[in-house]
Amino acid sequence: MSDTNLKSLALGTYTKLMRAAESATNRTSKVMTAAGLTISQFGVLEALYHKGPLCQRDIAAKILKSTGNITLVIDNLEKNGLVRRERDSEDRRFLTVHLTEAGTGLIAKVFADVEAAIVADLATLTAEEQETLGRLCKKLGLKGAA
Amino acid sequence: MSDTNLKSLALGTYTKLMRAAESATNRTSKVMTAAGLTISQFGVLEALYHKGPLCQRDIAAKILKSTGNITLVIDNLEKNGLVRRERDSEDRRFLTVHLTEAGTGLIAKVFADVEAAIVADLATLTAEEQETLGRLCKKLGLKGAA
DNA sequence: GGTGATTAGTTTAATATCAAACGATATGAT
DNA sequence: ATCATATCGTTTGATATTAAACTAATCACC
Repeated sequence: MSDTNLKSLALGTYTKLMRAAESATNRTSKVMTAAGLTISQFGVLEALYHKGPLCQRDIAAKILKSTGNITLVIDNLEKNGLVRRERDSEDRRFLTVHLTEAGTGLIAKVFADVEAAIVADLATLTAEEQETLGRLCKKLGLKGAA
Repeated sequence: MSDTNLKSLALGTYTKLMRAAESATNRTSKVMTAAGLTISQFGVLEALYHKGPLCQRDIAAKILKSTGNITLVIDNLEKNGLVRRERDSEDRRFLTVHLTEAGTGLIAKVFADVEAAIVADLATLTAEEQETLGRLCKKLGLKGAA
């Protein structure tokens, strides 16, 4: 294949990948905003829901955002009564973030809805196609980790 | 396949798709920020570069952002001397946005660099794999258009 | 024990982003 | 001609996001 064709193939593939990711994101984020959560807020609640109480640094690492950003997101979640901060008595630099009862109830429901949206979305592809897509995406994504 | 397995396959595929898109975005956005452009600014310049002068509404539609957002992005591009606004004499509601000479020079260079980054990135996959990935992504993305 | 480096979290300044309200302009129906 | 409606762009208020400067607390090493 010529360089020109390789280039246009790569650019086309990239565009399609981006569009697919964007359209999938659109559908899941609709579920989140319908529940009054931003994408980041959902990410924080989901991390706490599946990993238990975490300090802000760990939350930032989990959802790939800066610690400064997490400060604000937790502020807003705290205002809405979904999480609470607790100063660690061992090492007073740490704030451990806990889900409140309201937070647990909300994320349980919204997470299930988001999962359902994803499953419905991916149902466009057969199981075999999903496996292939996953394998190729993984190969591509791995490069980023390096 | 059981419902449980279908679900975990779909969720895993979704995660991999998101990670691949994110890692590809990270690499292209590095090129843009290195040139002093935000992703949105790049999007606006690229639209003008390939489509010629456009009104703000069309730019918003092209890069899938709100018109309110475009107002700010154009403000910043104008401050940096990369674009200029021109009031349409036919219909004075419209502002046509033009690339300046500096803007044209910058986007030509940055666009080429971004393309090169994408091509390098996608080179992780063979031509056949790229075609398969593109086909599956397109199938998935199309659902969003509906 | 004290000092220097490190770490956790906050704050600040800049940009992004949307939805909704708004102002100016144009169009259409009567 | 006039008034209602629609359209383009701006503004506003809220949240997101980062990088960088900063504070508070801890740790490591001598």
